[in-house]
Amino acid sequence: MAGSKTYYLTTPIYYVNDVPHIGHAYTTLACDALARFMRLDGYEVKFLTGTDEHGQKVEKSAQAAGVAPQAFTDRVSQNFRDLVRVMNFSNDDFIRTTEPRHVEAVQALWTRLLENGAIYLGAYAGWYSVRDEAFYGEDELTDGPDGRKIAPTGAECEWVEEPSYFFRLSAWQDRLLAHYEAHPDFILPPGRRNEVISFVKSGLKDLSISRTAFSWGIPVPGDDKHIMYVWLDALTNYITAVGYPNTAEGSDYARYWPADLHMVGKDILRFHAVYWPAFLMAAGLEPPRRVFAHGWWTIEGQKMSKSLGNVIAPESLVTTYGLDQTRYFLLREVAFGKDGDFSHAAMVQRINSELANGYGNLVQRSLSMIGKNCGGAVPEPQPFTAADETLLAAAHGLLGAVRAEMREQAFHRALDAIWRVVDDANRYIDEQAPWALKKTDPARMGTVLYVLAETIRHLAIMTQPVMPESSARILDQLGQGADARGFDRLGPAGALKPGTPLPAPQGVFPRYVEETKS
RNA sequence: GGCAGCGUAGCUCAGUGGUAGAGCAGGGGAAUCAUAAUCCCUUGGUCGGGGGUUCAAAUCCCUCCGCUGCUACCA
Repeated sequence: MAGSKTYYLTTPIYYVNDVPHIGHAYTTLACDALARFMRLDGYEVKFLTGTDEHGQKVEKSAQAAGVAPQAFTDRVSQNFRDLVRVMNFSNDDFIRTTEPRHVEAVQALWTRLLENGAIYLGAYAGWYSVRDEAFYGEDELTDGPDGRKIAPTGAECEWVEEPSYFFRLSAWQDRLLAHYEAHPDFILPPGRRNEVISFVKSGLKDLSISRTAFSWGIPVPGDDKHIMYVWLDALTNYITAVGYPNTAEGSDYARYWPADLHMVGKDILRFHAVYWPAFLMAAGLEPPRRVFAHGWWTIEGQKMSKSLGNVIAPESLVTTYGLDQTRYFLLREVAFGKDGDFSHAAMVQRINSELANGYGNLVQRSLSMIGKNCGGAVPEPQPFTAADETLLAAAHGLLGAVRAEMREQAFHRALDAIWRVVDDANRYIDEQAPWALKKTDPARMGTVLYVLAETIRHLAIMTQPVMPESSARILDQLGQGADARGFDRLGPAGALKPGTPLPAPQGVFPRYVEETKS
């Protein structure tokens, strides 16, 4: 409904020269889980991802491939659109920086910055590495053979001097610090916030925001020898997607901006937490509400790298372990924000212990008893006992607990809270022993099974953001249609109706069994 | 080098002044509805070393050792 509460969140736009790997999948997955959560919680959500397609590296790669840059990016950006399907992401838009709407937005922003006196023409000179797309300071370089300068990354550098437009970043130091001070949750986690603050306090230099050495980019309005520096181009995507420069009342911009969350990897935090808010403020626009920098994955204890050959493609995880299993593991295994390690053993542990034995088996043992002993329909409960009320209260309390964790992007703690109720329910079954009640007190058995079904209903509704498909299958088995799965159905008001026929239960989370060598 | 942070049970970590905790792993037992899943009990740490403040320190201060992050334009 119009005028309802909105939530706008974004992933970085991914550089098309990269092949999608677990890191990309992770960033977007975190946003996806949050987007799904907010939708279920009644928000009008806009969830944006996309690809960053300009820059010298892309231009060179296209040349090497013997195709025009646009044709090249059309091809490689498809890898990231495919990732959306592989991981079951629910983004509402997929932006590409080569789209006309983006060119228009970036040029409009540039013009606005120029009008506001935030941009001036100067000259940039320094040692430049084409491979790294970066300038290096004299002190960072080492001498290579035949007197060439070598960057710390091992790339060769050349001396480049070119006219360049500059953004007056130096003018924004105090206002940025004031903004961090006034909005303690603008940068998360707190450790990263401190790093950004100390960086800004150490002094800001003006930023070179145009290039003349290559042409694959968005032309500077009125001076098309220049193209815009990749970060000004890339960051602007976040307002392109809400229709900038149309900021009129009733526009998407008016509805969704400022963004509630920019999710980023820790390596690009500075661009989002320093440059981007400065660009926006200089243009008279509001900065985003939050930038969250998450950590990196190592693989079996080792840094992920092409040379080690241990880069993990999301498809291979999904094929090996299952889609929802992969989604669950990535969000459960590490404290969101910290670095984590991906290992086969840890993955199997989580799948078997928490999904198959904990959650899946709870559902299976409960529903199969209902199937066999209650005529395949939701049983009629008698008045609840204290034990029943305790378990139901835990289930009813989940939304509040999980919502608090999701607000801080603490996905691991949100899942932990849900699993405490899974464990409560497994304890409850053993204590109530409905298989014994079957002979002594069938009516009481029905009540116990009703309480279990109702608890499972809450669990399945709550696990939808992280495991959409599996949760849907559980809700199917509880006879809960698509209109009965929002958070507004949690609590007694949405409780299962006795007599509702239920389909025969089927296992949702199979155990992971190692293939034995033959 | 500078600034910041971390070092707690075999593993991953929570705990920031008042009798050392969780999950997993290990050991013992119960149950048999269920994906041989579940439940109960339990072994295990001089909280990196040393010094100090305090009636009391994993928790505050100093110092040493080890590790990590940031220090300008790479998810």
